Amino acid sequence: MNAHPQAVDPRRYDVVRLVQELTTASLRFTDRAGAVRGLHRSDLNALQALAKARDEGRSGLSAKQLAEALTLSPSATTTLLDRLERAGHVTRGLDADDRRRVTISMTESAGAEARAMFGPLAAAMMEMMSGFDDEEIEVVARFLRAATDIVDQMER
Amino acid sequence: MNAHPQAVDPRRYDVVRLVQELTTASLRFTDRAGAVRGLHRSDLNALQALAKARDEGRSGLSAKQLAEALTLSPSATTTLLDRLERAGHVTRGLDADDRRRVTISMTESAGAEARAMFGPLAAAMMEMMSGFDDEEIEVVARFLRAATDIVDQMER
DNA sequence: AGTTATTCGTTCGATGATCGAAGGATTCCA
DNA sequence: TGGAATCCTTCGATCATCGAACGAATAACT
Repeated sequence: MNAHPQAVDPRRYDVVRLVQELTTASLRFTDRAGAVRGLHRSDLNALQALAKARDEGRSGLSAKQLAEALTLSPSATTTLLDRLERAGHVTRGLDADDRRRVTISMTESAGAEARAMFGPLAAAMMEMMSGFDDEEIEVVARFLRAATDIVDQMER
Repeated sequence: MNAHPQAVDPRRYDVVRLVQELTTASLRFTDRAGAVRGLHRSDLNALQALAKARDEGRSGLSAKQLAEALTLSPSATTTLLDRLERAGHVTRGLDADDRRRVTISMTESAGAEARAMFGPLAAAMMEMMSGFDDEEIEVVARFLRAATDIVDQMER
């Protein structure tokens, strides 16, 4: 049921495909940019999670939190942290409150790598957006927020 | 040089972050949906490349084309095709023109899997877009095309 | 307080995706 | 026709990830 309540608007369906193309293009870009620096997907995901945590005010994440954010097993997370620590992108600190926990923090070098990877892309996007007026940008932002919400909700 | 030609417009910078959030959310969703079906990223990428080829009229891709699309070594591609063939999602055919080539085609079961994975997401997106009028959808489409172009160009 | 249960991170052995090198088959070119 | 290039596969090795088990630290229960 509910298969074809009415004919699908082709323009809107195009947008669905465009979203998919954007995400796969971004995926390819990220993989490539990371590979050049010896970082694979999980490493990038971890750094991004740490960066997000930092931007939201938290000083660092525990290994467990990271494992959950990455949907990674505890043992895999240990290996990943060994890797990132060896590369100098992350430090392991002891949690004062709970001494079972290990607090993970990004180093400055990780931030520099991130900027080197994504800075040019962000700059190009900013320039591209000069072709949109403020009202249009607002529409785009509204769409992106709504689309992200939907994808996130499908996730559970 | 060229660090701050002028102050960055915060609204536009927000959009950059929103794009990133959308892509990472989509990535998580895809990984999860695939894992449930025993498909990992490379398998999904391969099926998507095949679907795209089919939608563009090409009957199938050669193993080499697939390897390039996935940035995968020839040997890894062989293994991947073994896997997909064993799962019944793909068939290997001989190319009539060049008998070195192996022509890869999606099976009907692969299409069914794809619909099961992405159909509900697409439906939710379509419904979400009813909150946008035609003119706004056109703006969004223009933005998505431009953003994808940029990401693709950064890729080289 | 003391004992038990839970949580956290790590280590260990195993699995599997991917890689590079080498090889057989086919096609291109001179 | 013969040599070079292309295509896919096989083989051995590497590395990320997993599950199970462990020691340390905390929480819960009595």
